[in-house]
Amino acid sequence: MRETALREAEAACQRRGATLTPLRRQVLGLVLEAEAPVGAYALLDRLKMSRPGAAPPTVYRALDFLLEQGLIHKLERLNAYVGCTDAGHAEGHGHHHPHQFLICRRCGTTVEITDHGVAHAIEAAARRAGFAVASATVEIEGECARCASA
Amino acid sequence: MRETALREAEAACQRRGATLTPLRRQVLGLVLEAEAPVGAYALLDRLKMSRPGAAPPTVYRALDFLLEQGLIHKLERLNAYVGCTDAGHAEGHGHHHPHQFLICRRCGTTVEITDHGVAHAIEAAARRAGFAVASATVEIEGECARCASA
DNA sequence: CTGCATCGTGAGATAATATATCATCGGCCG
DNA sequence: CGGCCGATGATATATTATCTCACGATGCAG
Ligand SMILES: [Zn+2]
Ligand SMILES: [Zn+2]
Ligand SMILES: [Zn+2]
Ligand SMILES: [Zn+2]
Repeated sequence: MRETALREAEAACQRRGATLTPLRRQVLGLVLEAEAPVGAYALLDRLKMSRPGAAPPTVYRALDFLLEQGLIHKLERLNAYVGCTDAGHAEGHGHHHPHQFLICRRCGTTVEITDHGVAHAIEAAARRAGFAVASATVEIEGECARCASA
Repeated sequence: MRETALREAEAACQRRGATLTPLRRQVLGLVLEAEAPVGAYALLDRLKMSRPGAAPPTVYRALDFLLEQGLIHKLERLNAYVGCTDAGHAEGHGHHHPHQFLICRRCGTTVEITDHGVAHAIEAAARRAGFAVASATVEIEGECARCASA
């Protein structure tokens, strides 16, 4: 339920000393109710319905906050944002859980997964290069099960 | 050597029935001679020095071609382009070799690696979700060896 | 030769995404 | 009160990318 997710997000922010203001909460709600990754300007358009004065910085500031809190993720290949499937995992500050995206070429469906095999392989590869991983963007493009069987 | 790389690129294109025209070759040269990932408009500025009429589509069309040919890659997090470290790998198959990027937060250095452990882990994770991988974007952000020891 | 398709490019406009800057407001604390 | 700080409002601008129409060259078919 979206309401539940919003309440959990609020609680998580409080635990970290951050504030999920009404504006931020509304933007998070808009991201969550979209059934696909959603662009900043699409969010802005919807936001304007209830906040006529909203401008790009309005939505980008909210998105920045939500990203920092690990409540949403950005899909770099799409320049779009999605709600984190398990925001509960992202407890600490700067402690974003490892995640990967599966993006279907045909239907556009985007799924977040948390595969530790991938995370470990990345960690190992980086270590071999003397590189300390802070975060990793993994966006896998291909064909989803439904589209493949069609 | 850059000249060598350009000649190899030309040969590779010919083998695939593609044409590395003077314009495309020049853009590839500009990407290769940059010591860091370079944005499309930075390329455009340099291109204008020898081609005053160059416009955004000029450079984007060249970049699209070079991406298709696997001669360059795009860094999605930076909206920037780099020459492929081993364009030779993309030879026989007509598809792009798996690759990952290590991006240092401190100094901005970007290194392309080809780690099969990561590629296999991604393949396995996708398979578990019934997803057929076509390509994967992997951009790892953190601290490089030099910066860590400083 | 002529017509026609294809490819690469030129040129101008526009779209889509993101940031910079300054002002304002309200809570909080000393 | 008076100063600080986080959040928002408001305007302008920067950055990245695509659309559209046109033109010349090339190769091939009729
Ligand atoms: Zn997540
Ligand atoms: Zn699909
Ligand atoms: Zn490469
Ligand atoms: Zn570094």
